[in-house]
Amino acid sequence: MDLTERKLKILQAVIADFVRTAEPVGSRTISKNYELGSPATIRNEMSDLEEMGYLTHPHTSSGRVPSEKAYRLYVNEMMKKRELSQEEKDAIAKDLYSNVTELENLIERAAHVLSEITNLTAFALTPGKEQDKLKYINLLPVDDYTVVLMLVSDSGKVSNTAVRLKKPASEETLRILSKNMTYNYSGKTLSEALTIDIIQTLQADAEAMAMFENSIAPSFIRTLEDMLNVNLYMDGLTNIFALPEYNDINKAKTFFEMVNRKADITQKLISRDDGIMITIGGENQDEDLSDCSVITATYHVDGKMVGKLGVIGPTRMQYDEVTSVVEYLTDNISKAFMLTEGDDDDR
Amino acid sequence: MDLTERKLKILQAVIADFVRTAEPVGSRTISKNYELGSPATIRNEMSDLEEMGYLTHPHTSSGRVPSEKAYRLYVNEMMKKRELSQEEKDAIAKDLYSNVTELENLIERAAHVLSEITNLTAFALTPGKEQDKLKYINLLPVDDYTVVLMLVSDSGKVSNTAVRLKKPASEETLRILSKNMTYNYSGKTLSEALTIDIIQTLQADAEAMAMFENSIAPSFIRTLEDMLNVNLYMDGLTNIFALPEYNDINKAKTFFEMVNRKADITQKLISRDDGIMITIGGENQDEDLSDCSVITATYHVDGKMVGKLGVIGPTRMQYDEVTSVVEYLTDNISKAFMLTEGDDDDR
DNA sequence: AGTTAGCACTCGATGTAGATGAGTGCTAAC
DNA sequence: GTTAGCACTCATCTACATCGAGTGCTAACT
Repeated sequence: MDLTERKLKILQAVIADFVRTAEPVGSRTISKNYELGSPATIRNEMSDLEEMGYLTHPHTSSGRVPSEKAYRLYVNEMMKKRELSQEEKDAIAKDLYSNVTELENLIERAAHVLSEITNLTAFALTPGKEQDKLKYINLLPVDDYTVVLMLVSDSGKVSNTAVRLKKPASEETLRILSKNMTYNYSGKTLSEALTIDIIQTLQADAEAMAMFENSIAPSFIRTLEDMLNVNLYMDGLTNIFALPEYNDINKAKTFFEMVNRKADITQKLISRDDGIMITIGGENQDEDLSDCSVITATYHVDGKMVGKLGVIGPTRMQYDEVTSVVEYLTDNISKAFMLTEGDDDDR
Repeated sequence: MDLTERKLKILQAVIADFVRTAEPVGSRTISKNYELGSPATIRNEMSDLEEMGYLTHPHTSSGRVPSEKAYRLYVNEMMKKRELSQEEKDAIAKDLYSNVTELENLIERAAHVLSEITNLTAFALTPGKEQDKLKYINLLPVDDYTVVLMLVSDSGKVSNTAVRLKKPASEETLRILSKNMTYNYSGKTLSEALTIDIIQTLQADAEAMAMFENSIAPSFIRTLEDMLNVNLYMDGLTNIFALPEYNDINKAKTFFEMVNRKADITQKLISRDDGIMITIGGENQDEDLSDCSVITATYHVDGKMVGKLGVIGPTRMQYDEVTSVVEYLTDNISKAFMLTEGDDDDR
């Protein structure tokens, strides 16, 4: 079976309607609002589209809902970039630069503006020091329950953190872990390091693995973030309460619990590709994100990747608008960085 | 009518039951579980208690619910401090000090532990530099839409922030505002300054007032917080989803919106009295807090007030337990500060 | 005089049955 | 290939009966 012109139009119509109303879309509605044939025809086509996996059916006698596959098709093939009008751009820019004094502040503000425009939850990651690389990692025993975690970077930056252990660790375990961590992380940029999953490489030594997971990992991530000088801002968290998909208190709860794990989010954001990136529902690795879509964009300094900006919302979102706004904002931020370069190292 | 011994016991029983179950308490329940007389007797007493304002009646045929007045009486007169057992103390202390490396971290950790134990939302305010006082405040015009807000403290600390205005301001207005702010704030400690409501004193000049409110105030508060080095941590936000009083999605929404206004919360916390302080429902000034209770405690260095720790939850909370835990935690933090004094100025 | 048993009454919660209507799938005619 | 027509499905709404936890009041008891 083929995706004929008409099927595409119908699919697009269903998506448009569903994104607007959050209600399953029936054949009559489409027939009335678009010149695509009678309800019966539309029904036949919809039935085909369902067979092909683009639509689903909450129950026998209800309208159709787009599947993730449909959104993916829409984003890849059908969505045309929504150009922001000059007024919109001006309004955004005005909003973005009001009350902004330093760049850190601009990033925070961008998350705010983004959440206000999209009515979704927005986040922004401040620029990290990209160039520096990890050199080695060492765990030094202090007493039975305390070790010092030491990170050294190529540029000579050293960070020490004392870590309290849950169980005493043998020197042997510490040695294995130090060696393993150095092996896995050295030569990586600080932000790359955040994206590595070391657990697997430790399978061999259960004790070292347990220790890493329970005691070392949180301090390690925190220290890396600190060396990176990375900061995560979120805004518009309560926007989700306006969305019908979160009328269920449990959904809302899961969402907030997910969003509260800031370390996870930072890590996930950093590991996303450069440029505008859209992940839909199950394409997100995280279980808790499986009925959300995430759109992120990267802003740059000197052509290097440095920070991220994005939104998280239900799969039913205005992909075109959100994409445009996210892009416009990152462009603006990149521009702002260019203008003020050189005078942002004094805090 | 008098609060007889039995009335008190019944009231206490109603409170205890309601705190546990969140359901209105009937006379039979009390009669069965406590040796206080037959259901009929209890009913008579309850009726009296209702007349006196200690109990209310959601509807004719339901059990009784304690009023705020009842909680206040309970907290003031009936509550006996719940001594934590040594095991509990040890568990808390162990939890508190795990993964803690610097004091900033300890405060964050305290909020975490507190929220875990109480199953409520906890917050903690890091220590502010108490001693320093504001000396003068100046607003310097840069261009039509930009002014520089300058704060100078007694100790010579200076903070500048550029502020973008919504409307151009005349030099006259700036002069009035600078003078007024200096008049109101100079001589105050930084934290005192946060508690002052200057708006009233500006009634005379509508333009200055509007400018302050719309443009200056946010930067001003931010700068003060920065000079104070104050940081607000919150934890256990999602705990409220487990409480029946927040099954209503709108209640949950209001709660999160309130809690997200961090600047407000910081300000409110700083202005609370020293020592353990309990405010119940309507006793909280804030509209959005009117069906919450807030318990805070202060931790000290050198006997000076420096930081706050507390929880926020429904008026139906375990006042005795929460109070004990909050107190134990602040004691611990104060102690920790004493031990490490002198080596906490290197970040 | 205080306590208690008894009883009518209230009112939210729960359950059931029918009506409604939006929507489908299928068949047959166009 | 398109469309009208119709039987069927199923969530949602309404009305109504039932249940039961709880009260208030009265009268009897101690």
